[in-house]
Order: sequence, then C-alpha cells, then structure tokens
Amino acid sequence: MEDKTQTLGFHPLYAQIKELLIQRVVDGDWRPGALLPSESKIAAEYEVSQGTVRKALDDMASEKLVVRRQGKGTFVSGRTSQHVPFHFFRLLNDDNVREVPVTKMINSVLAEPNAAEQEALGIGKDIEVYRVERLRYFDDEPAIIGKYSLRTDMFPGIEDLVGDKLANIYILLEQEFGIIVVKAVEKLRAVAADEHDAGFLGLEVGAPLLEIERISLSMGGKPVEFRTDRCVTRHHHYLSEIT
Amino acid sequence: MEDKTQTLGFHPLYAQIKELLIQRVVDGDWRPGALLPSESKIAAEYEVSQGTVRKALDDMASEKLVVRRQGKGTFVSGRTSQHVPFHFFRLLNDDNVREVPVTKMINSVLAEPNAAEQEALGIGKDIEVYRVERLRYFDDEPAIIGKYSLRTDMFPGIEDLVGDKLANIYILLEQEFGIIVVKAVEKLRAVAADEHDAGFLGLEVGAPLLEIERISLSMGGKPVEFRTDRCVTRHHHYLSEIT
DNA sequence: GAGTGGTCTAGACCACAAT
DNA sequence: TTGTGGTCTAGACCACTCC
Repeated sequence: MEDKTQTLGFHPLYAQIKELLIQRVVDGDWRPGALLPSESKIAAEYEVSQGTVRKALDDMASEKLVVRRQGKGTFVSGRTSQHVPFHFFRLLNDDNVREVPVTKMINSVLAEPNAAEQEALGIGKDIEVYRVERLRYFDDEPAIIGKYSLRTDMFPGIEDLVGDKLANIYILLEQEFGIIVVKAVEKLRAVAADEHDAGFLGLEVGAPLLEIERISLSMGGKPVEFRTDRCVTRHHHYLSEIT
Repeated sequence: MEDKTQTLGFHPLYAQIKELLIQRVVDGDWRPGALLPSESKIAAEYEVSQGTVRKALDDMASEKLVVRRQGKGTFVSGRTSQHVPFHFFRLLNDDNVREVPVTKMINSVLAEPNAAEQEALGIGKDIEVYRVERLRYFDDEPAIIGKYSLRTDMFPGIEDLVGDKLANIYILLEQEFGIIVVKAVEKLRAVAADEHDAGFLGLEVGAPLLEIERISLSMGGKPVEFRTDRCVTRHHHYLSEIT
C-alpha cells in the first residue's frame, strides 16, 4: 500500500483495504460463512498496520458484511452460518413473535422481464427472469400471496433448483451461487384485494391487504431479486424500526 | 477512572465513558445541538486516553446520539441543528420524493390514558396524556388521519403550546423540554377505512388504508409518544430499508 | 498454551474549519 | 495559526476459543 496521502478526494487507507476485501468476497475468493485470515495476516499481506485492518473489518462488521467472533476469527456473513434464516422477514404476529410461514409454490416460469422487473433489477429485455408465484400460510390459514423474480444472468440454471430449496431463496443463492444478499429496500402500501388475491387468500374482493414490494441487493450492490407480496394483517403486522 | 479490569460482566472503559456522557445529555447538562468538549478535554476530565474517548464518541455517533464534524467538534444530536426535520417520516410519493404534508389540527384533549396508551407509554392511569387528532394533506388532498398522545409527566404544560409549534412535535420537544427522540418503533397494517376515516379522507367506507402505529423513544430509552396514523397510499408508499 | 479478536494507550501526522 | 476530529502506527495486555 503506497499513496497514503492524496488531497483530491482523500481516500483513507482503511477504506481502500475494505474495498479490496469486499471485492475478494464478491469475486468468490471467500465464500459465505468462510473464515477470513486473521487481522495480522491481512495486515502483513497489504503491508499496513493491524489497526488499519481492524478499522476496515469493523466497518464491514457494522454493515453486516462480516461477523467477528473473539477467539475464533472473522467470517464472511451468511444466513447459513448465522442463526438468522428469516432476516428480512418483518411480519410478526400480534404477540410480537416471528412465525415462520409454510410455503406452497403455485407456479414458476422463465420469462422476459416486464417493465417493473426491468426497472427494479436494472436489466433489459434481453435478460430473462425466473418468476415464482407462491402462497404462504400461518397456522394453516393462507396469509401471503406473492411472487418473486430472479435474474437468470446471475443465477444460471435456477429454474432447475425446484422444491424444498426454494423455500428460503436467500440460503439457496448463497449455497448454490455464493451470492450474499445484504440489504433489502421495501415499499409498503395498503391495497384492495383483487379477485386473484381474494381467491387464494379466502377473502372478499376489496379486503385490505398490505402490499410489500422488495428489491434485494447483493454485497456487490447489485439488485438480484424483485418481490411483491400481499399480506393479510388481521393477526400480523410489519415491524419497522427507525433510528 | 479506576477499575479497568473486572472479570464478572466485563465492562470496557469506553462503554463506561459512553454511559457517563449519555447520562449528562439525558440530565440536560448539554442541550440538543450543543457543542461537547473536545476529545482531549473529556479524556483529561475522566483520566483516560483520547483513543478511549474517541471510541465512546464514535459509538454514540453510530447511534446518532451525537454528530461529529471534522474541524468543528462533536455536537449533541438534534433535529433543530441538523437538516432532517422529518427524520421519522417514511412516506414518499411515487416519484420517491418526501413531500412535507400540510397539517390541520382537529382537536386536542388532556385525558386519562386508555389501555393502548398505557401499554405503549409504560404508564398507569395516574399519568394523564395530551392527545391530539389531526389531518394531514398532500397537495390539498387529505391523505393522513391520525392522532398522537404525549405523556404529561415529561412534558408539563404541553397543552398550552398549541399552534404552529405542534406542526413538528419532535422539534418542540427538543426546544421546550430538551428531550431528544432518537428512535421510533412502528407497526404497520392494512386496514379498512371506518366511517370516521372515510369522512375525513373523502373515501368510501372500507377503502384500504395503511395504519402506522408508532412508539417514539427518547435518548434515555423512555417512550415519550404514542401515535396512530391511517394513510392513503394511492400515490404514496412507506419506505423501509432492511440491512 | 497458542491464536484470535477486543481494549487501552501514546504519539505522529493529515484534513478541515475558524480566526 | 490554532484547534478540532480523522487517520495511521506500534505495543502491551485482556477475554475468549480450541487443542
């Protein structure tokens, strides 16, 4: 590491180290859940002090890109290795408990992306998406009807990975493709159930539903999934914490 | 600062410093927006190294309790001094722009708290709440009907501070009472408009509305406000970012 | 006991803001 | 020029995990 000072757009050393480390994860050098080299080894490799590496890793830990454990080491983030399989799932029941829904796939298709998918995923018509529609139950009651779309350029052959594996899509993306989803941006609206919703959810047409549109972003910052769910919020709510 | 090592429930020095500093803000030693002493002065006062103070302040900055500005100093957080007056307002229009609504007060009352208010604010019947109902407009269209309740034990005389000041309640709480709201926990549901909602919002009964229940927490961790809004999401949505 | 991350310290220098 | 926070370094020691 040279070039420690540069007045134009000053870029600290630790930030450069951080970017290099992130790049290596994105490139697949270290898979989700993998153990990174120790601080001192990384410091030696890049010829900086241990404190500088520490700042880079602490930064990454605060963004949940890695997990640090005293006495063990620093690990690439991963839903698999952590105990948070439903990290992005914000629906709680009225006792403030996160129930895990039972999922039933309705259908799936490889298709040219529609306008919404193109915009959300930042792709053109030339890249197909794999679109899955599914119904989810709480306590044998249908509660969520929705679909998600995955880009096939990043996930070739995704359409063949059917079955149980698709129950938790993020674990699948990690295990099969080494892609780590680190952030989700959601837009929420109240909508009236249409005939399609009402039929699957056992409601009257016009019943209020909570619509959740989600764009999931990988560690590299790329949008990888576009999802739309419509949820019955009679006995559940969406939890949002603002700080 | 003595007692630097203690095996049972090890509590690092910087965490102790952090707690002491927070307590001084909560106690009103430093008002919202105030300039804190420099790192070196704090370090000298508590007889620790500057690095330890730095860690405490960095921690506080990451929780948005203080704002650090190179060359100027460290400031107690405050919506007033910052440029984020609608920090907790998550409704955007469909162009992803945060419009500031026009607010019209409907009524206000000092009252014994109902069950929901008691639970949300963690108070008993003995502490009255000041309850304000209001209607908010986007582009002259009524869009949000709701009410908030403030505990009168923390905000004595709040009922006399009517008018413009109540448009932004959090700035009022900072300026008049020195209370800094640092966190909000919101529960969202889709509900059907009742006659009351429909009348104010110009909708049919049964129209879908996004209900937002909010509990606001002060820097000391006390719940200070309980709010319930019902929002028309025809041209707006609620933005939630999950990391 | 060896290795890891976590804490604490001390000092040098840089970038930024105000004077 | 002075004072602030920001970066970088080097070293000592502590707490945790595993062998």
